[in-house]
Amino acid sequence: MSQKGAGVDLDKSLGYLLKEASSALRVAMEEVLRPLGMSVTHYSCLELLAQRPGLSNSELARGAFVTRQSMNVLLQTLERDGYVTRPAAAPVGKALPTRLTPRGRRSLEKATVAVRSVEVRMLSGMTGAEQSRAFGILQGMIDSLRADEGGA
Amino acid sequence: MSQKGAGVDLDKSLGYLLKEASSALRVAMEEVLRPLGMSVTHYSCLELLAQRPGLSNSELARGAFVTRQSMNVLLQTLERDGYVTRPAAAPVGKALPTRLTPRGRRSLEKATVAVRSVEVRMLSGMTGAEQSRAFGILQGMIDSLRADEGGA
DNA sequence: TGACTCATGTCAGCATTCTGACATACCGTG
DNA sequence: CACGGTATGTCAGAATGCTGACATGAGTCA
Repeated sequence: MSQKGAGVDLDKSLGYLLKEASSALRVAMEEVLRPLGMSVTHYSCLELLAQRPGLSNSELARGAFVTRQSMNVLLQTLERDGYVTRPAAAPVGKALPTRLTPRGRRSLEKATVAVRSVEVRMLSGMTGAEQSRAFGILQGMIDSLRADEGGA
Repeated sequence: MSQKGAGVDLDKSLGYLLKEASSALRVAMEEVLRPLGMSVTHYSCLELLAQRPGLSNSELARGAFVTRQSMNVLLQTLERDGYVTRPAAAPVGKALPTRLTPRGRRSLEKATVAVRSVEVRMLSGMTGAEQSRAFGILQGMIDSLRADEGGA
């Protein structure tokens, strides 16, 4: 148990372990994205747009787990730098469907390779069956946490 | 991105799911800590000190997954408000061992109850065996992610 | 002993994200 | 049609965390 020099002998709870795993993933992603001049949220936004073109600012925010205000700031930068485009006026309602530009797509391609290598490293040493179990376990945690949260 | 899942509607990668789970946990914790006027980092710091009294600022920072600069700001606030104490001079080296005050301990007790309820909710629906598997899986991910990161 | 390396605490500046607030646009019900 | 409820985009201010930098103390090694 007590291996880390800095550390904590405390018997870790699953909550702490989840936070630690997420932190390790974030650090690893930042490390490979930094040379590309891209942050994790930056990459998440582009990846979401590649998979589901036309997402609105609010939808992107929910997908990247930030507020729509934060995503709006990011989108303004991405639009200014030519990675995404948004129509000047909303075709319906107030939502502005966002799309990747060719430049955004090219930028994303490099980032995807880098991020995929991190995920491969994270899953190294796990069998396919373990990955499936991990999927089910994490999804179950999410569902339980959000169970009475919205309705409370 | 779709991989060989066990039949799940897997548009999500395990990395994304990990981020989603961590986000859900953070949101749930913030929700129950807000009435106590406490942030997640705030609580983490107190909890670490309860389990390992005398941790230094840098050690607390690593345990809470923030920089030592950020933890320093928090510690100054906690010290000013009487939740923790630090000696004016370092007994050895530069590290200042931090300890909870009785007030800090009382504040932590309420928070611990609240946070534990969140963790219980997160683990509801999981068997003991599944929790053990989750523990092993998350620890494995952390180890793999940090494998060549620190050494490279 | 002196030089080097490493860890720590701390200050300053910057970046990112959040909370609060407002106006607008759709949709349901009456 | 009018009304409330919900969702969206956006602006402004504040909180939080991070990077860069510096000085100090301890350990290592020649």
